[in-house]
Amino acid sequence: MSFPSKIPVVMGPTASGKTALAVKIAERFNGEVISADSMQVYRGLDIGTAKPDMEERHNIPHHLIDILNIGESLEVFSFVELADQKIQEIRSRGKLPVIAGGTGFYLKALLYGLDPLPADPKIRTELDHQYDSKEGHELLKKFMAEHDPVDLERWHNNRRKLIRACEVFKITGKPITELQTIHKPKLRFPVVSLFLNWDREILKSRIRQRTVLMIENGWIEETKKAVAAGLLESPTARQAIGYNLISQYLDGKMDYNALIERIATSTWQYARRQLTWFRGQHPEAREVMMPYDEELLLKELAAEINN
RNA sequence: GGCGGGAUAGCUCAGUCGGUAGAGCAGAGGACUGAAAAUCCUUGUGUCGCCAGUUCGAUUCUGGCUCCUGCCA
Repeated sequence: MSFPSKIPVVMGPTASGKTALAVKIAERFNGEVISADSMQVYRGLDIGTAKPDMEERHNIPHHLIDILNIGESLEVFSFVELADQKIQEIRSRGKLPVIAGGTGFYLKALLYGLDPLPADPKIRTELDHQYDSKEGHELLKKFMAEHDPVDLERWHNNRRKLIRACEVFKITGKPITELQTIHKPKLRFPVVSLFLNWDREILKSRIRQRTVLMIENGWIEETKKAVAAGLLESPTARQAIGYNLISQYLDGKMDYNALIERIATSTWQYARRQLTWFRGQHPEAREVMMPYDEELLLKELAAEINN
């Protein structure tokens, strides 16, 4: 087999079958999977984040899964560094990296890169506290209105954007809009990028069915453990869909049907945001309407990867 | 059976001292350069339960009916 030049990338909304396809690709092309998923990085969040099962992980090495404790966080920038590293490692073993995931921001940053703007967690934390008080909030807005009105206008009331813009300005003395230079993104390395899509109603029902299945497979027990480990107080992991709702259910705040309903609803809302992202941010990706003949897809890939 | 309360957007409800109505949630569309399963933006015409009366005009007042619901029997 000739040395593959393009890296397969599998993206798509939650419950679209990315994991299964990535494993198939890895099996066929002597590969290893790199996960681009902001929640599968956490140890202890297994069922609820739909991690690949033990068999899949036994057959094919998976990377960037189970690398953090509940209380830790990972930033995009660090994700890209780690993923780059993994790509090198896998290639040096003569194997093919297969990237798969649903975290659009991670995928885009990995494929297209980020401007190397500075960051300072300490400053950011201070700004974050400041934002919480009414006067501080007004002050931040005034500050940015003065130094980068374009950016302020662009992001309306987006807390994160305002804080990051302030952070960058405090460090560099320059507006973030001026420092951002990647406007027409170019791929950092050649890829064969697939965007798995489904008919909307079918995806909805897949999400619903999977929600029930995950609960039946022990998601509630998993939540109890994660909560005991501090999930609800964690900075990032707490944002994973479902866990919060399950803990409310355990507190008697809703019944079983309401729980299923609410998890399925927020999962669908998440899927919609993902769809918007992939449509708008990944011009390199080829849309594959599912279900799609797997053997055919693998054959197509074989051709694409090598030229 | 008696006495109340209710019937308004897919759901939960607000409101109109009579001039045909609005929030939250859901739904839809979009954004996204260091928390992204996050964060943010845009988007609300529905026989205001049915029938009749009063009125220039009723979803709003009056009467009747239907259906929910609470208490008492």
